[in-house]
Amino acid sequence: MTDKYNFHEIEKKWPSSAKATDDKQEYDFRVIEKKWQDIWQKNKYGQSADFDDKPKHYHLVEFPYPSGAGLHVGHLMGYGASDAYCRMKRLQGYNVMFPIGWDAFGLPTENYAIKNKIKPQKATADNIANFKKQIHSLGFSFDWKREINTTDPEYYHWTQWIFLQFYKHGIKNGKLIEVADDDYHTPRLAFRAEMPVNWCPSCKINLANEEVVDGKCERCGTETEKRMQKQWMLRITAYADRLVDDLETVDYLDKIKTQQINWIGRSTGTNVRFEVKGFSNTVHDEEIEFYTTRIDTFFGTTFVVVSPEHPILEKLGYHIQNYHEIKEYVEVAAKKTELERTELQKDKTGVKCYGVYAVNPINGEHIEIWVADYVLTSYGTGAVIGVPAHDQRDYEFAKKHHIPIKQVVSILNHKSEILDKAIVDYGILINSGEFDGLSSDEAKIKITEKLKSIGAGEFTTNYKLRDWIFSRQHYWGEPIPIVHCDPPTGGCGRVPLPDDQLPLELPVVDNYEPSDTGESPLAKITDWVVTTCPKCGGRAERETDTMPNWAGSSWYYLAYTLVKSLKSKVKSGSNIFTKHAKELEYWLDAGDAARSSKSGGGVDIYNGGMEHTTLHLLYSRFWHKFLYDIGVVPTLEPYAKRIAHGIILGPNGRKMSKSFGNVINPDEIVAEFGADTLRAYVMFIGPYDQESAWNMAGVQGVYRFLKRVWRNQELVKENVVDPTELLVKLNQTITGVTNDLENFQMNTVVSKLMEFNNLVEKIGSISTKSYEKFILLLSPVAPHIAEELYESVIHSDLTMQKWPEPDKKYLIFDKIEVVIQVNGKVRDKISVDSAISDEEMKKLGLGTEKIKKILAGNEIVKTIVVPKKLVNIVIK
RNA sequence: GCCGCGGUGGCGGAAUUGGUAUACGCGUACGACUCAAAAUCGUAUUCCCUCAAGGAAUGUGGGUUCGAUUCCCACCCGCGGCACCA
Repeated sequence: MTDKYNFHEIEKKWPSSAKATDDKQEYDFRVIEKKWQDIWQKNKYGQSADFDDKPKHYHLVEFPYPSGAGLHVGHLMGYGASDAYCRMKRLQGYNVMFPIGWDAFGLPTENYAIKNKIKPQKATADNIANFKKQIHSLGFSFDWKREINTTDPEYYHWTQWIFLQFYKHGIKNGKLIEVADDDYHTPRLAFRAEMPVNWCPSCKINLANEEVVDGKCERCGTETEKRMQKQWMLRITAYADRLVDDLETVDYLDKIKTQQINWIGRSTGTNVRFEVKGFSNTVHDEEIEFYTTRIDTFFGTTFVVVSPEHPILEKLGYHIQNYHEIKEYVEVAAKKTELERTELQKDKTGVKCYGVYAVNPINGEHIEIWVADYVLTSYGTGAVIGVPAHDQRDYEFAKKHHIPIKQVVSILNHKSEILDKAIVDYGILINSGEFDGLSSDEAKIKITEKLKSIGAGEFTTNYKLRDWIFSRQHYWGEPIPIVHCDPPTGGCGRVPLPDDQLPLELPVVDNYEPSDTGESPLAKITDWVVTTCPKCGGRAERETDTMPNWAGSSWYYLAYTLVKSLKSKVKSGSNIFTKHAKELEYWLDAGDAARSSKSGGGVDIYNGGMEHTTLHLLYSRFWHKFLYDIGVVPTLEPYAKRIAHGIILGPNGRKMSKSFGNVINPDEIVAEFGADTLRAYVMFIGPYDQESAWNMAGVQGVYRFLKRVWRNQELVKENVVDPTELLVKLNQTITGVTNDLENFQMNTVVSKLMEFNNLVEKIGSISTKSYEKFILLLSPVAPHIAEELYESVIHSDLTMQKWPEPDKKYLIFDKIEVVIQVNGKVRDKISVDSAISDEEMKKLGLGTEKIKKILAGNEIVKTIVVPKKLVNIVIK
């Protein structure tokens, strides 16, 4: 058995006749598609105007990273559906902006450049050229006038500008304020910190927490190491509450909202402080703070645990009798990788601190203090109270180390379903002094209030979300526009570059190799690094770290509306955002309907993959909210609606990958079957938001469908009167296709078109008028063939037409079919007048031959009539 | 462990304010065209039953209902997210 997919088997099934033929009657997609792609390009189809009488629709797809591998079929899932949607919207009379650009900074390009000794700028340009060619060959109607590239200095000028805004703003008393250059106390939103960073020894890069999965580098799978390093950070945690709460104002798939909520991981609980005492009476004024979500179990505390990194240990020092042992344990813990300390560790190791104890503030009990590495420094206060009776981990720890277990909440019998669910899950307090008899929920409030009254605790909110490590030690990213002016020359400290020195361009280099020391390749370019301080004019050095590739993509949806000014200089002291406030207001406001409801506004629809929900989507929401706070964007949220598409697996049902040999190259499918077939197939492949496996036979099926559509132009007759059956189906198809497109139910869009085409074949003719509507419905998913047929049969330009509206006349029927059931089983069907009364239905239902036969000799218990639908006769 | 989503023919999948289950596509079988094949067209195709009649079936077992793929309870399986998060 091997995972390799046998490609010869697929090839055998590909038709050898799917080649251009001399016969002009044949469906020759090669000629047709080239023709229309050129026409669309020439006519600038897809280009949108800023401001228009028409209603606007801003439709965003994730801009691609221009890799060397080119466009893959996954891109088609997103771009194909969105292109179809936009084509419909244009026909419906919308001013549609459907832009595209290049998210071109990033490690693969840098690695490629190192390996092949070419400049990343050159590699990027080459890859973009290839992507453009591919996109052109698929007939996507992007607005090329708005093309952007994150690696253009004109673009990253503003990425740097936004970074400097983060640097220049901070939080004081819970409010966002401008921070003076010499203010070293107010926490800035962009700040430097000595951080334990996730170092990937293979990529030679520090990763954000979000980029570490199971202790491994998300990109290459190498186990990461913890290192201490000075890093630029963005204070995303200051926005945690709003990032959770404002999800209520946006229309995202529920699972996306859930993922973001889980990721931010907000929990409310209680902080409680214990005084620390030593048996020798020499310990004074020391305390440990704990965080718990279960303060209702507080009286069950039989021990407390601090993390190995907790500062209290050093403070207590040799007041702890076995301090040597503790230090040893701390050292061992430090050597463990993240993986060993979390995933793999089942055994709860720990050491008791002898000679010291903690005092429970609520009842004065003396509590033993332990150090254990199952407690993490990075969450809460880095210390937990141990309540073994009501926490699985505490229980395991207590069992292993023979610590007493004390039950303080009686779990109620689960059968008493009448009780409130919260009480069933928790219980009623016992052995808890004055709090006995309270429910867990009540006790949480009362106990915290009590702690507050004695100054030992209060309610607190905690988040799993950490601040965003924003530095990368790489070449191919935006330089961080900060200068370090250190003594002896000046000593101005960190100095942001003034606006007129932006953009700070990447220097041209010969060597992009990162170093093992973790320094950026830029650090080696002395000419560039050494500069003058913008403040004092003395010698200073540039920051050599660059930004992560999430930076440029955090505001690109704004850039599309600002392209006019990306190329031209903006007056010093101003910025492109305020300069183009009108454009931003026009494109980002989600429309009147949204404005009147509780909406955060933003891009009308944002379509992309599920893999970006906790990184890109969260980061860009954070940036947007910050930009809103400093008054440069008009909406609270960047994206009013977010949808996501599933991934396409290889023909063997596994993730497409070179090593499995199951990668489908869109260029090959286009060459063999054409862009329309490929696009329609990808829409037809399965439910839009689920994963689906590629299937060559399915491609064939769609190809056959288009060939039949092509052939059926012969059935179009100018003077024929369509039978009612066809008109009914046509109008049902108009309704169905419109609804399905609106809801991104792409697979049924295609099947409904197939159904209609099948009926046309069965009837053998179709009027020009009906045919025209069908072709319009087809045009979003197969635009080239639709244009060609429209031109040759209707003699007009499809893109100038209007999207068809259903004629209600054909959706209401004279005759309807009524189902007759006996005991819930279908026994007969009758065709009746649609104005039929319930009484008549009952009479007719009881009277048919078949039913009479079944009813003979049986007693009718009752008869149920569903108006205009069915009759159910219950017998015996 | 917690949270979320799903399980329908030989296969991918339609259809849920409870009312004709299996649309559409693939595959398969037979037939037409052809010297022949491919392509194309026609017919059939959930299963059981020779046909008809009939019966059974939407992961499993219960329940509510005249009627359940749809609602409720329990369970099994698969997928995704979070996870020594206190």
